[in-house]
Amino acid sequence: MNYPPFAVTVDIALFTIEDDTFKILLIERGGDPYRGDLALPGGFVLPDEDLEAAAARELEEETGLAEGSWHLEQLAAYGDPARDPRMRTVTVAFWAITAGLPRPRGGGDAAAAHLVPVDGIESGDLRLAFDHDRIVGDAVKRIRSRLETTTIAAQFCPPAFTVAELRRVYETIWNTPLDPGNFQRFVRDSGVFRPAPSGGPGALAAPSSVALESAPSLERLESGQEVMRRAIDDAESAPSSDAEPSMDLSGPRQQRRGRPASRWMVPEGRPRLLARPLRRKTGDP
Amino acid sequence: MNYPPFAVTVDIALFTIEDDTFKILLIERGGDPYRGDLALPGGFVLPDEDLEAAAARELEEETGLAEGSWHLEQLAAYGDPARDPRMRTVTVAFWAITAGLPRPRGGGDAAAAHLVPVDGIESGDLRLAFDHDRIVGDAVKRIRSRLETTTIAAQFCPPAFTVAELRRVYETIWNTPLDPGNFQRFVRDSGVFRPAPSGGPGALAAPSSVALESAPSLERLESGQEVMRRAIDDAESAPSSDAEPSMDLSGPRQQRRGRPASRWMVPEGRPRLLARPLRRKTGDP
DNA sequence: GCAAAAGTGTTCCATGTACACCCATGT
DNA sequence: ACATGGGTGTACATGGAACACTTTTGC
Repeated sequence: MNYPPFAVTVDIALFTIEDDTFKILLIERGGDPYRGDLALPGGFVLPDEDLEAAAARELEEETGLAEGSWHLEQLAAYGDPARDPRMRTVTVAFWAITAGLPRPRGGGDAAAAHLVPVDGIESGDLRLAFDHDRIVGDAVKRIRSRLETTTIAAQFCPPAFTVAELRRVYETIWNTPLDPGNFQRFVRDSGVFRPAPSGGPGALAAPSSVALESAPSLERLESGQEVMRRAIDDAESAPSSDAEPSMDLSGPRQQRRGRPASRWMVPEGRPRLLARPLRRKTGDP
Repeated sequence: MNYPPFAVTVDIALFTIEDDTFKILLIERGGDPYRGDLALPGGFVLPDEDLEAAAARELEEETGLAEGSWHLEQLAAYGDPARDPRMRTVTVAFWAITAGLPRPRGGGDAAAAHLVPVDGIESGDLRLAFDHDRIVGDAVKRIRSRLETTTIAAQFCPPAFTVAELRRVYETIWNTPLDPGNFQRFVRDSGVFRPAPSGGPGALAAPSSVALESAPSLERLESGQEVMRRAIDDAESAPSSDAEPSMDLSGPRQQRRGRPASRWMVPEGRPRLLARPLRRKTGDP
């Protein structure tokens, strides 16, 4: 059978929060075209590899993170014939989020990895290689929207987190202040978040029979979220106890004052669908 | 540069409503594998073609519809290495909707085109070729969700439609009864639908300065919806006056009784974002 | 003591929901 | 006339927004 051959790649928009800032991992290109420009990490899909597996592999290679310490979901395919001057490519873009990144991996291919604030790209101040501006823009919109209906915001946090930490994630990504009182209720009453067993993150290896029980209805899952479910199931089988001691979210050292916060978690640390979405203000000036 | 070559295809899930039933266009396969099974229309992306252009081309070839008489949006990419036994393929799936289909085109490639009720596929009674069951399932979920936040439901109707016609679209696709009174208000107050100039569809070539004005904020557009916007802009330049006289939605002949309905339209026939989503009941038993 | 942050209670208002009711037409 | 469906009015419940207030800790 005769067909036009394509190169198929995956590109990953990996987001995290560092210093209360919404950031994305970008790689400085070492070769032409766009030499020296920033681009999304990514690479060719191998002949025997599923798309999501390729994205996970690239993610692991570029970040050194252990598989399962991120949340990964497909965004869309991009196939403008002019998107890569070298050859005809179609890229399948993914977005991913993680709680903390090790200092950008030194040495090797990914020598020039940077965590870059997202707003610089959104404002157009920083131009990326290829059509990656557009991909990042789409990914950011997708994540903002997913915050409304799922618990993925918790994936920006260590496995057990305080209500305020989680609220700061929403505020940072939506760039909107949220009422602490109402947010408190949202976490308490959503039916999805559960109080974490006390004793710090170390105590999380508790019997799973505790935090489990009533899963929210998955009826309204969309395509992308079905991908999510699979991602989660995969992650399920990966060990998480050997992970680094849950890097903190705010660089220098968060000034801890006030009442000591009780910690919360998503059952089994997996993203869930919210029964009722958490609305954000429409305005974003 | 050396890379594993892929075949890249597009597959289109084209939906319409016929006899108050939610249906999808499927093609009976003439060759192996899956000979005789039903499959989504689709084909190879040409070397110089954008993904969406390829989908539009296939759509036109398979249905004979004029470009611009449908709404087309990307769904996702599917690339399981085992999805096609013949070769390594990645397909970029699209979903599309249209108001009416000419009797499935006789003769030629698409000789064996069928309009099939969607529920047969959802229930698993009807299995499709390749991974097309999964694609259709994802597409249906996506459409159901898009009904909540956009005016795409109107794309299942002729350019000018009555409130009841539009309501029946929602009821058919969501499989839920809606309150006629509240739905009336939704159409009247949404700020997106406009009263159609009287005189039937022929009068639609009215000066666009009338129906235009305040577009709803596009801030919350998601990736897929940005694709939508582009699709709409393309359609904009295509003439629509030579289209067939707007096939009616219900086969035999809708029994017209009661007050003559006033007709409504989306400005310029383009899908819009709703300021407030139209919620559907969560239950769907 | 004072500041800062966690967490709770309460009020007010927008929006959705249910349903009664009127209206216009075809038979 | 009356059945049928279009279209309006209205009362009630719900859920979110705003904000006052209490509690607990660090300085």
